[in-house]
Amino acid sequence: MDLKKLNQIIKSAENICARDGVRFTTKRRDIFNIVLHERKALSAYEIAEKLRQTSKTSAPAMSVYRILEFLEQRKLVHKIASVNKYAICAHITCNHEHDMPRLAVCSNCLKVEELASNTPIKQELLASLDAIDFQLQSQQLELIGLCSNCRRNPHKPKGGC
Amino acid sequence: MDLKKLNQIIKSAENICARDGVRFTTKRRDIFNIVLHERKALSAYEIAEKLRQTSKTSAPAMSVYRILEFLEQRKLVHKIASVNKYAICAHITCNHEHDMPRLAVCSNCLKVEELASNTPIKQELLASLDAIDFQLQSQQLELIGLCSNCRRNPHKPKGGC
DNA sequence: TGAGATACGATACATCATATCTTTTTTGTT
DNA sequence: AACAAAAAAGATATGATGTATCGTATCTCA
Repeated sequence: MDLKKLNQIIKSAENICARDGVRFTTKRRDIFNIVLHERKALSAYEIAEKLRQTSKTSAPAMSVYRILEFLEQRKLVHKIASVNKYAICAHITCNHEHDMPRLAVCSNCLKVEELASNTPIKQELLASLDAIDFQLQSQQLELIGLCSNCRRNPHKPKGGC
Repeated sequence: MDLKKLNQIIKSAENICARDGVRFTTKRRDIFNIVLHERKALSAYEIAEKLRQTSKTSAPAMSVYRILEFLEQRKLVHKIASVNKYAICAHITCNHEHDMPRLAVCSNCLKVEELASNTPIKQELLASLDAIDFQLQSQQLELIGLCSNCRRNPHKPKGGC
């Protein structure tokens, strides 16, 4: 990703926090940056480890979880519940409305790709859910599978792409 | 669920195992029955506990996980990855083909309802995934939210419905 | 400037999952 | 029936993930 785009994203994150009247602290920014620069999903503990390695500060698991929850609430990162890991939201700088994001997650290398497809699946699901009086909380569809890379080189270790 | 239906399900499970040339052992049957009679999703450890309580036999966590994996491979139970729990598959006795099952999972009481809706979401998702050369493994959509009961009585403890 | 709110740290513990090796049970063959 | 191979289950240990609780630091704003 080019630098201009990255700066836009950071700026958007700042604006979103300002809008909500919450602080985009150094630690939150550090963790946001770690997730932003990874193409694959990271666990909270992996993020804690990266933080220690890359920023001379550190944070206990508890804090990392708190900060990830903070970022998730503002839709700055996705929590990918199926694999208990976190990835950047690809649409931070978008202004238009989205249907449910669809996250294709490679079960081998954990690379996350957010599908562009935007046909209104949500409408149809909500109709079915209404019929049983169920209130949807999850805001995304998680699609687990194998990316093209891992399919061709099936013996690479986990997290390897 | 009426007794006749339950017997049909057990019979189907037996047939599926026979078809695959694998054994539907007592322990597998016991665990299958536990999942079958629960309306909510159970963790492996909860299943181990129920087994000890209800059947005078018992199984260590390792065995429970193995058996759940066995049942999942034959689509007798769903593994609900988002919450690390297991629930019965509502379509064991069906003969017709299904699109991707949609599981509405209550984040409060963990009740699982499998939506009847069968419009071909899968086709559309597969098309998008093909475009990025991604091979889907997950065979279900997990929809997390609040069931009608928990929405009306929001203070019930977890697992309470 | 100092009280309340927000953010973060420390500790302990609960929960979820698997690696590895051993023992038991079943199955098929002689 | 006896036995070897395969399948299933047990035992033990440990790793990975997630949260409860309480204490401390930092920011904000009247």
